[in-house]
Amino acid sequence: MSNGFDDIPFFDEEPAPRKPATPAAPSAGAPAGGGLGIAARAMAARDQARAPDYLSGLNPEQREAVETVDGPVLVLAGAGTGKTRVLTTRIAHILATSRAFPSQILAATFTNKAAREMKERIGHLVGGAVEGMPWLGTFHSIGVKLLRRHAELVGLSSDFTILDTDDVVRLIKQIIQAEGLDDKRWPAKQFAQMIDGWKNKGLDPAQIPEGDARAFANGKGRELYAAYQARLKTLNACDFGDLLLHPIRMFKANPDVLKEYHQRFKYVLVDEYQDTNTAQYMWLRLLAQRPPGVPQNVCCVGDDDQSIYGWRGAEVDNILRFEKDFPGAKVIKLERNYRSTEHILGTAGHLIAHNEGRLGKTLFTDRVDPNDGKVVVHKAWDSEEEARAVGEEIEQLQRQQHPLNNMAILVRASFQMREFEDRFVTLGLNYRVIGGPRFYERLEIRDAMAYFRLVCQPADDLAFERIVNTPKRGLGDTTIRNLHDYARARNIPMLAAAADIIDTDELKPKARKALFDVVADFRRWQSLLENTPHTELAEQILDESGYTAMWQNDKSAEAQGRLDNLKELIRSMDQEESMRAYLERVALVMDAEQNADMDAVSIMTLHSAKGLEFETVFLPGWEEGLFPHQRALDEGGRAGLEEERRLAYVGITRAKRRCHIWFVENRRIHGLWQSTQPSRFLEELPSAHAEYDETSGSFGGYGRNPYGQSRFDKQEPFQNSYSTPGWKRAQANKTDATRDNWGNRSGHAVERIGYGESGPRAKTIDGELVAKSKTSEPSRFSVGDRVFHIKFGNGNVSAIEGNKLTIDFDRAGQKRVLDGFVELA
DNA sequence: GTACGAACATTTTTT
DNA sequence: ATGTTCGTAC
Repeated sequence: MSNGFDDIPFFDEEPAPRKPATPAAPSAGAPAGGGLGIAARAMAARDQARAPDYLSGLNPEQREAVETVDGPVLVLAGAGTGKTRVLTTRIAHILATSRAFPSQILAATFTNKAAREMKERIGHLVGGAVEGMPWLGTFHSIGVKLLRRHAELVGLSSDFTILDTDDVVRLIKQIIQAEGLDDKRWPAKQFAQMIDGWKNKGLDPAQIPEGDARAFANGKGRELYAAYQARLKTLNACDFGDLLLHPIRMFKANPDVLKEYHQRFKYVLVDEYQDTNTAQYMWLRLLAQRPPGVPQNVCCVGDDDQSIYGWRGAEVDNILRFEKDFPGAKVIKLERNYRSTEHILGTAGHLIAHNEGRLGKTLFTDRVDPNDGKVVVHKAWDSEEEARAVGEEIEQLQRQQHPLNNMAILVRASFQMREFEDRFVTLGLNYRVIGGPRFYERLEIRDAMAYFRLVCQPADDLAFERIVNTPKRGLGDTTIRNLHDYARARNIPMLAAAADIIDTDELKPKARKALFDVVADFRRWQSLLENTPHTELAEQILDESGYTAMWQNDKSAEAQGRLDNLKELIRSMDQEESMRAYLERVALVMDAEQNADMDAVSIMTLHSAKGLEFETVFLPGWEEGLFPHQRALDEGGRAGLEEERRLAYVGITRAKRRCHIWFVENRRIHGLWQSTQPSRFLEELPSAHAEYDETSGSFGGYGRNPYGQSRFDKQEPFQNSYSTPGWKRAQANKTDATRDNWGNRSGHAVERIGYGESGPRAKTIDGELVAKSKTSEPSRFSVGDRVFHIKFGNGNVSAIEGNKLTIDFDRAGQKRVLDGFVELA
């Protein structure tokens, strides 16, 4: 197979001559600040050598991306092509050539992790810490910084609170109830997601589509959204979306302020551009676009093939239209891969080529080693066997001295994890799950944080409501509602209302006493805020409030863990100057470090694997309906399929040396055993780089598996993705709904989705339709029949519901299965 | 205020 | 099937 290398310049080609960098003195008006040291150090480093060391070791394309600092640049950086290196070196280069002070560079990333990593690496390049890069951070943290400076321009005061999703949902619930709506019929969580979606698109209540507005609460969607925004304003609070939208509003309404930032930011950089949503895009354009004639020094780095966040508002289109937004843009492709073997790249490249909406890159490597194995596809009977076989493979690698840290299992959906965890527990194999519930999302942490928030921020009603009766103080719903009404009527925060109401006789003596104590506690803590070390105060708050005691008295299994978490929380506060500073950081940094010391296999979703790499990668669950996920198909249509394919591409390209893909023939979905079809993506792998493991699958010889080893043989190199065997099969199944996956009798309607533009979307997970057709076709079994099941052996039918049978198996006990899986014994 | 049972949903996740 | 969330009854 052609590797497509022909039109790509060779590595050792002489780099194109570049004009020597002309150091220009930073403009006089440049803000001084702590960054000068870095610039000075960088310049010193530069003077020592002719070709600065930071440029050595870059390939020509990388070097071009680093050195093309003037004018708009789009760097299309494929997986493993040194994207972060380019970005950080580019910043180092700008600093070293004195084009700008650190404080004049705006660099936006998506995650805190990415920001941290960049800061570190720039520090290495330039020598020393990078405190002087105040505008390197996530979109949100930069947004906060802007807002704290100009809060009054959007009607907030600069000490506004940042609400997380949990707070938002509780707030919305209150609003829904206040509107007299049934909060059961109109779930707050759902509406929170809708608002989030609107904010991702940069829409104010007035701007949301009429249809969207009608979709919620009998057409009250718009009204509720506006009420929510009004409530945020009175609370002096922002949700995550506002951290982007308020700056946008602020800049639009105050061109003079925008101009100030235009003058400040000489260079703008954006990481992971393919993941930006519309709001972030608007934000970037406001800050980066300049009037005609003024240089636009903007550099976006991304990979359209790794865009996997469309479902949360990311617009691949942003990257596709970069050249239109920034005329004269230079597009630089990085295609030389430093991570993976040629087989891995060949497999991933062939797969992703089935996508239509892409700019088109082909990764290559010249580190070819004949010992490198192909990507291997394995079959297993069910997910249990899948986990068992993966476990064996891991143990074997372990015996060959491969550290577990170099291996990862990347799943499509988190429910797949458990089977692996179970297996690894029995094997005594260390593993770590990445991306589970976060430290700061834990109940006890959120409670403790609510105490701290309320001390620092007495107007934080959400924090107040969260902890006023935690631990239990006898302040129930009635008291809270009273207090709430009292506060709303006087337009004061609830803590203040509590202070007032205890002087009245509106409450029963018991509640009054309890509330009096709470108010007194908070008064005391507030008075200590300035002069007590904040970690000490934090401990004091938790003890005096009775919160620690609450968990000490709790005899449930997790109580000790919660106390440990609280200790950890106090310990982590050390890193910040004050309690306020700590709260600020935590609001934006929701991740906590994992202990990297242990040698362990990583288990995570494909989404959280983006940006990581491992020697060996296991990709289980490549079955239709799971991967590509049925819901992505149902809801996203063709675009959804392509995003799933990109996800597959991300998965494969995580692997450096070895990549094992698995599919199972049977999987339990919602408690029912279903037979599955191999993922269509398997059909899209090239036989030159991927092979089928003929030995896999202990039931491999059983009957009529149509997907034997010949699967890769009839590989037509390139086709429209909708004429692949997988697609054809899907089409065939769509009309021929009478044959189930085993090719036997009718009655097992398996309808495959049409994800073209037209036609109604049918539910297509095998079994759904089957279940629905129960009235039309009586089961061919009856209660008491002796039957045989391939996995569970012999048993007796004890109940029948349509096509679902409940069977008491001799060995396996009672199971519910679809009748297509059993034969009369 | 707690305990139990019914109803419900079950792709992916950051800030 | 299974876990979680919510409401009711004690």
